[in-house]
Amino acid sequence: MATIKDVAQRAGVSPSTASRAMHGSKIISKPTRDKVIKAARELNYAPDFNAQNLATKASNTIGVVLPVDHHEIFSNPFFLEMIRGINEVCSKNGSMTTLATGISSDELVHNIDVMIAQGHIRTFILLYSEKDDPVVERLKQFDVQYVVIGKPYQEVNKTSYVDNDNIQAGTDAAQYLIDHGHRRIGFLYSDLSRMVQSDRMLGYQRVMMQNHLPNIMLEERFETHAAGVKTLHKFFEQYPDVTGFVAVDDMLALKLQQVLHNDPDWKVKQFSLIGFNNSIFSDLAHPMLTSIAVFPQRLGEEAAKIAMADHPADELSTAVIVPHQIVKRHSVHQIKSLQ
Amino acid sequence: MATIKDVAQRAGVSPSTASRAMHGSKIISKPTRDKVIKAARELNYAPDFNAQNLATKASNTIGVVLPVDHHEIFSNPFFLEMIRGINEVCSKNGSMTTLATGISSDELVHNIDVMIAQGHIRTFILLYSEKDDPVVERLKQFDVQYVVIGKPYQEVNKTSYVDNDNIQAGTDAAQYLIDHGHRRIGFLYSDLSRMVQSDRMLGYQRVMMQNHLPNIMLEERFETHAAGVKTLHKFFEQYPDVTGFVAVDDMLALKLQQVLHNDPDWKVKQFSLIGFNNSIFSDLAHPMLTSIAVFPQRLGEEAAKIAMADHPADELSTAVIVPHQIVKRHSVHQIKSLQ
DNA sequence: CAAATTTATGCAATCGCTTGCAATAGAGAT
DNA sequence: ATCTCTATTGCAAGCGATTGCATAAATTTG
Repeated sequence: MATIKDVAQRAGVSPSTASRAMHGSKIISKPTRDKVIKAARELNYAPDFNAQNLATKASNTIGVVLPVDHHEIFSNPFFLEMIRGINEVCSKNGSMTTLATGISSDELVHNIDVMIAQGHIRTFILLYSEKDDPVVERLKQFDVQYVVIGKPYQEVNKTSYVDNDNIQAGTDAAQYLIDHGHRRIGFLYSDLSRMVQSDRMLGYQRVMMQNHLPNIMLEERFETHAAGVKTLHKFFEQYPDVTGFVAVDDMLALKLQQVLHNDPDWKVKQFSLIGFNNSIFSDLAHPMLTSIAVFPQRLGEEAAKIAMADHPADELSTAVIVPHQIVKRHSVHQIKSLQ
Repeated sequence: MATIKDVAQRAGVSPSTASRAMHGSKIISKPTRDKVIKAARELNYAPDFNAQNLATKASNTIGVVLPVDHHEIFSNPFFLEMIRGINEVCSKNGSMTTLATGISSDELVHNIDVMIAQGHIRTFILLYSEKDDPVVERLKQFDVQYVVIGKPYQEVNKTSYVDNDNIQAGTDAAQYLIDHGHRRIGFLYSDLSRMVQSDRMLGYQRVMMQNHLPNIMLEERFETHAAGVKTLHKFFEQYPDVTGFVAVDDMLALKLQQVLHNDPDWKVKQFSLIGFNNSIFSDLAHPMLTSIAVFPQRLGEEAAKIAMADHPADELSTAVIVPHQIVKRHSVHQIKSLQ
């Protein structure tokens, strides 16, 4: 591999000049700069990553933290797309992306400790946001920069994050059903301790209230198909006139669809469904799910942009909201209002 | 951050001694070694990654190459699990994992060029295997070590890889249906130019031949539900007595299931289905899919192990086959043989 | 034309760590 | 007691970049 000395020699200058030339320093004359650049190109030169970082003491790699394995969460295609987004902007900026994972919370924290101690991570990006996350604690403790994707649970004002406006998204989803004539709309969720879910629910509740419609909650209990059927039977006993559902994500919507479609009585009723994330699950469903797209790749990109900017210690934190967008497919039907 | 000098000073030795002590060099006396280690621990010392790599000229990071975005492929949870596996063994070995992605093939190759030129990647791991992959060409050209996950398309003997025995898996899947009394079994695929698919098909064909049963192929044409219905109508016209399907992966199986279940005539027939990968899609289906698990995380781990071992230039390549395992759920039914 | 600037370059130190080789000390041999 | 030989340890030179400061060349100025 060509070093800066090779470049310098070929251009007939000293290494320092070469370095400056390649960094576009103003004090190098145009002709030499050109010579150097030409030489560099000819030698296919790229600065040695380690040497550069060592010399500048400013590391250029972004640490991406994956959540501890929680099968359900983890099989979500979401993550990969965020990672892609992050890596996309990083490589464009000559940075690297490196990963932190762990089987258990302890292991993850330990891995992060090591990464911090090795001192070559500029900023961490957490692909998730969790209550009382030990990783966040560690990061704060060592005063390492980080950006979270999702809404922070604590010190919201002090931490930089990228997120969708999930409340608004919840509102939009419910409103969409209302616009299609639905009046009794169920909200399907699985875990309200997760902010995504509770926010979307809040959004749902907001429109429902504004329209003087009742909140109708349905907690996912679909471990098995039979369990799902049972849950729904109970549900419909209590709320017989529900015509549509807002499901807190596509996967849940698909699950719900599966049980609804397997009971002839329910099937004929053609319940309307709307999900979130616009993932592969939306396409897999039949009818295909109308879904709120949230652009995970974009979330990743924005997070990376924040991570790569210079953040003086006293700077205020940054929050970026990535817009969502409803993707209309075939799971929402117009109905004649029942009222 | 503590440097090696700090450690040395605290232990009352020179940096070189400290270095050697921490690497477990034999020529350092036990007492000094202990002193040094103690000091290091007290200072929470970890060697600076960049400095270390610079000094040893032996880079310790593994480059993980993601395939160029091809939505279908990409939304497969598979990848994340492989990445996890890789990272798991890397961090245990004090290595880092870094990613290479690209919107287009050109961009991906360019990114890899840069990574190579920066000279700090020990080995690349390709998470996919493709015919005439420009990435592979580049890697060979620059004589960079790499491991592929999946079966290499060229120079199989010369390249290290990790894969499942997909032929055997195909055989096992078909055999399982045969064991349950099925005699007319369809094989559902989408793209035979992909080795995974063609291998699984080969396996299927093998058992079918051995049992003097006909090969019955069905190419996925399910862009829309209507298209799927049409395709299947044609199919059943030609093969009215098919009772089960081997689908080349879970997602395809789920798609097939969706269209089969939405036609009353088909639904009553209770076709048996078996898929591959045992992904989230298997669980989402109803009835849940019997599926061949292939252990992506394990694939990643094995790939990482190979990648981290020392490979003298003239060494033979390594190939590791990760076993698969049938996961029995509810999508395969026993039937009275028709023969 | 000499002096004072301005402009461009190169020298050498530094980042933190590793490692070949020289230096030291202690033990054993004669 | 002197000499050899090991067993340990430290010195100093890199690894490949960046950067403050000195220096040389070119230009302007008095």
